[in-house]
Amino acid sequence: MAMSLSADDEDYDSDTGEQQRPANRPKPKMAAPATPAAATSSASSTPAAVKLPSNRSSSGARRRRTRCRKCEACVRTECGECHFCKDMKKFGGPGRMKQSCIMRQCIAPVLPHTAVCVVCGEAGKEDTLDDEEEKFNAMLMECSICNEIVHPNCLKVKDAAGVVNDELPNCWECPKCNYAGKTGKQKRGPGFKYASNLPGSLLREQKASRDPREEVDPAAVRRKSERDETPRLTVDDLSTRLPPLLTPRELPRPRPDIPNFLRKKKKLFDDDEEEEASAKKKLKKPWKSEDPLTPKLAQMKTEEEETSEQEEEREEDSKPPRLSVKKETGLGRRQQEEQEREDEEEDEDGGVRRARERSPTLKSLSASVESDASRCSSPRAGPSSEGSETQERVPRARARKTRRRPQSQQLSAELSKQLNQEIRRTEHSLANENQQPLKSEPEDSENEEPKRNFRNGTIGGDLGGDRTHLRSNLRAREMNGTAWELRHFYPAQITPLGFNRSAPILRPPPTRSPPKCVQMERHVIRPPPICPPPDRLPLVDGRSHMLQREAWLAVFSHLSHRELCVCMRVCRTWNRWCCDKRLWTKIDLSRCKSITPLMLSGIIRRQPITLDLSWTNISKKQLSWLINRLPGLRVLLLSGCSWAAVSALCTSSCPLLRTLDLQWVEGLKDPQMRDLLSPPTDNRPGQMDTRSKLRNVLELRLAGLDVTDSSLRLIIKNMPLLARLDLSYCNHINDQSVNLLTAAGTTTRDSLTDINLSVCNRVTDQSLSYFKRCGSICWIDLRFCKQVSRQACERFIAEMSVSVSFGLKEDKLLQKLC
DNA sequence: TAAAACGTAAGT
DNA sequence: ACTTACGTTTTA
Repeated sequence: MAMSLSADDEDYDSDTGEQQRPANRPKPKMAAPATPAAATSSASSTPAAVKLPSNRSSSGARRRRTRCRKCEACVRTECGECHFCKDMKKFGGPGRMKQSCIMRQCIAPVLPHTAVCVVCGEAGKEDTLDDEEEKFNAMLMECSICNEIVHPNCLKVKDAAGVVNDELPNCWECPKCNYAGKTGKQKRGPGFKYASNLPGSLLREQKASRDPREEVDPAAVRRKSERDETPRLTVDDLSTRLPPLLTPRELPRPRPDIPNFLRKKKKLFDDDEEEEASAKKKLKKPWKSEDPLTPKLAQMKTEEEETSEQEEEREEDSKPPRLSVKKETGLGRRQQEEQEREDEEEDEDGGVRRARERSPTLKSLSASVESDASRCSSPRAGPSSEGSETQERVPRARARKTRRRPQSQQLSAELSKQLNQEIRRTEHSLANENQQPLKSEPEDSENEEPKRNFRNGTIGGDLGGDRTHLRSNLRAREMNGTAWELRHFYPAQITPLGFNRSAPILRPPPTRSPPKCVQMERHVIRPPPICPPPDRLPLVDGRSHMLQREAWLAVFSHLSHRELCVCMRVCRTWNRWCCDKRLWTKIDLSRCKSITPLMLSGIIRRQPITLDLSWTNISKKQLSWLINRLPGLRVLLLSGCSWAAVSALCTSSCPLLRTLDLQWVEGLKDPQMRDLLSPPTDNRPGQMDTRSKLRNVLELRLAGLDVTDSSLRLIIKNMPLLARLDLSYCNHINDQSVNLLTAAGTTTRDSLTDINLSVCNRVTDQSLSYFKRCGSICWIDLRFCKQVSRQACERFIAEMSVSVSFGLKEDKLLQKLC
């Protein structure tokens, strides 16, 4: 935070334009190395006439990369709030920084269209081919060391392996450089712009921290990299075919450089990696020892195994006291976070692992299935897969092309950190704007909070069940009288109304605050893999299982989310299949007291259409982070959350949201509704969308809120498609409100199909006459409205019968009969 | 060394 | 011809 609010946080809005240019800043002076000639000489393809940094004397100029225009970041709109947006002229800034919006920084920058092969002068030709290997050989690959762009097919060097970099599309260390032992850039491949000079770079923190363990948690690093699946080529392809020009890394050939090379790579990771590895070796793994694939697995671990290993490690020395005891020892803050995070991981994964251990079926299945890990499309990132000692010791005849993920953790962390920083910044400014102190997210106290003493289970699993943890904690809750009353008078079980209502239970105590940056950045979310998951399940004997993926998915569709999580641990292929978003259209985390970073990343990976976060302690930061990464989200259930969290909707873009459940959101009154519904008022030059972010909402649930007609006016104005409106338990709603909703000229008059006014005690018979004006109304719930009489309902039915026939489904519950 | 600035490549 | 923003240099 400190750094984000330093110099780079200056307020561009107050700038008058040029005043910021330092007086001594020389104006033009042609400092950039690339010449126009280099830029335009696409046909000549090697813009060698370009000045290069001294340390790259042997290299050619690098092609500037450009947006992929497909990744999540690329398809976003500018946030208008980040440092770089504020610099843009369109947002009123001076336009000097010329950087893309933080939220839009491409995750997989591609070679420009003008790029051509240095050998044959032609562009990439992979589109014309089907075979993955041919594709690879026909695509343009840019060497991150010498910058040459070639078709692998056009290379003459037959004797060396190219090292594909997963971090960037079309990027590798070409066979020439690899063979020559060049180590390339230590920092990052070409085109990666999350440089250390940008605010929030993790590199800075790394340098600052002394404890190597604090630098980058290797476990986290591995998991993160494993989660991301952006490879261009599946190793499945690579392993089964022999690219003509790429020879196995382990072929005997003079490569004195390799150890050095690898050491260098390894250095990028944590020093305690080896330590950890050796610690792992000591641990017994009962289920694994029976596994015929053990040697292979030992070489390339699956995500699941690593989790298990970490877990076992932990379980050995620090199992039972999962409470705050260890927190109160001399652990530093960062370490505490580490541990908390690890514990979260255990919470999430441990259950599944244990399930797997218990399940003989799954165990045998996992044994019969060939370990995808050895040919998985997402390399096991981190040192264990980096080809350090392991790779050299164990020949891998099948890997023709070595895949490498240099610094992926750093890169991802940087990106994520940036995002988080921006989220924080936005939050900060919002907190000020709204005069709504975000008390529920105390930045400083969150780490001191006692550890949670319950297990979360898995994403989408049966998480909601454990109510015993719901302690009544009214302390931090300034409940408004009405809501409080109702919450107690109509707990779930005795609520007279069936309603799609989350039980008005006590909000879980505010426990864990939002993940800190450091926590979040460990779970970087990447766009879905470019290559589709394999269609068939590879078996140990090299053949494929006869059932196709779709058939498996049909089977998986019958499983619960918990069971799916178990299946995901069987093998890489299943892992990918089980993440199919068709299996996760609805993710229910309601009443899950604490939302952890892992859950967040799990949600993103599954891209649900419906997300139920009701009665959770999700924070604003988390929610904001989520929404911005769930472009397909249609249904968002936030009942019982705090306004502090829900206010994330004010700044996040969710134009496709169809259903929004805000029942019993604490602190959500008229002013907050205004913030939520109003279109951006910022009229700075540029294209600000003047429509409400919630303009496409069809269903809005506001039960139990102290909202008045002023909110209704905004709803009418900004939700032209609103069909279902739940205003039950809203004590300020009265006949006039209904009048507003059904007045001539309003869109709701025609769009409303369902209205719930149950337990609205100020609504009277008069409202029924207003509803006669509604053209589409099908469902009017006036149950428990003291001032509504049954007679009036019958009168309504009688009067409407000329055009539409209504019936009384229950007392004062009117339903259109079809 | 981080952040700002800027030339100009790349796209439209 | 114009906008965007990459990747580098310059500045603080």
